[in-house]
Amino acid sequence: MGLEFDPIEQARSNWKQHQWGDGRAMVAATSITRAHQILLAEINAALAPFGLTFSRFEVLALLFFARTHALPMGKIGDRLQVHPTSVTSLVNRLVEDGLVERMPHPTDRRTTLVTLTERGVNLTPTCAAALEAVGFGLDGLDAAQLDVIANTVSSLRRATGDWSNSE
Amino acid sequence: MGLEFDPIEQARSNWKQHQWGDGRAMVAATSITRAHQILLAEINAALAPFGLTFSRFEVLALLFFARTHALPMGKIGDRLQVHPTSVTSLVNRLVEDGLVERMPHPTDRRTTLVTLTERGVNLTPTCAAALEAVGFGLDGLDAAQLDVIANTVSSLRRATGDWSNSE
DNA sequence: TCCAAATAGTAGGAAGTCCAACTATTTGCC
DNA sequence: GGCAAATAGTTGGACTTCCTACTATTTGGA
Repeated sequence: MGLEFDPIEQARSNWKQHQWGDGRAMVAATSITRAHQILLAEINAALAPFGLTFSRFEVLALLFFARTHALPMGKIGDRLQVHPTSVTSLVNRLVEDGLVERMPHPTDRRTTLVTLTERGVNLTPTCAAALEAVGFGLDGLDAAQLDVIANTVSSLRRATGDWSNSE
Repeated sequence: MGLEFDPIEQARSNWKQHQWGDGRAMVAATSITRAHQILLAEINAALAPFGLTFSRFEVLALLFFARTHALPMGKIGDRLQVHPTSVTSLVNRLVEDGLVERMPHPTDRRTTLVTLTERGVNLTPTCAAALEAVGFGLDGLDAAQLDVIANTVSSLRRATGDWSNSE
């Protein structure tokens, strides 16, 4: 691409010039958007050889961490903080790929349990290693910077009442 | 949602316990993903009354800043750092809504110029004000934290060769 | 007991993102 | 001049995400 300047700084300058504000929040929001975009591209590239995406890997990892390698659909949505319908479509795809299975819940017939298959159990740590190998797309940052991100976002999440501390 | 703990810290703990790494990069990547998700929801809620989304607003703002309120499709993609096909679909939608128009480039017949309509010119600053009013979904953070985000992401972007400094 | 309300999950649809492939036009070098 | 290569956009498809609406099941209070 043919950019010789930083488009975000450019935007800040324009934002100020038109007196729409100091541009601080705009730049921060735009930065997060861009960071997300960069990360997703690198992470998904690292997972592509395994036929996975980041979202689908997150489901696998969550199941891997569960004692019996199984969780109800709803719990997956809660922990990953995505909409129930997103869980449905992710699980659909993982089932197609033979990495998880849907099973009835033993006592609650409303509930569907998602279980890792053997293939799923084997594949998950491999993918985790692949992600660590590319530093989750964040190789350009040092440990302190990674922690700063985690802490700042943690503030934001607490302020938004992310995991009902407040409720 | 029924979470009494921080799902990200939970993930870090699991990640370490299974010796997949220290979890630093994973937590940072997950945090950025979550921050993006929170922001997008708040920003889009603020823009919904105007029938806009953040992506489409970004196109309008970019055009507003341009001298003649017009830019070629490609330039929009470069500055917003999105794929040409994304520009096509965003502009399609903005044309439907009567906020921009496609015009032929005076000298290069390959190029399409996108121009703000009068409605577009009027709507854009209103939306900018609406976004400032909700602090771009970042009201939970103070000025220093906003700058920390901008600076850290800037490091990341520089490391990735975002705006061809290097090339 | 029994029926309303809450809970669990899915279907269909809209939005944004990307990629690969394709058309049209312009550039640039032989 | 002319043809290959680069550039500009679009189309069609895959993916994730959300929302609204719907079915099935369970809970809980009258």
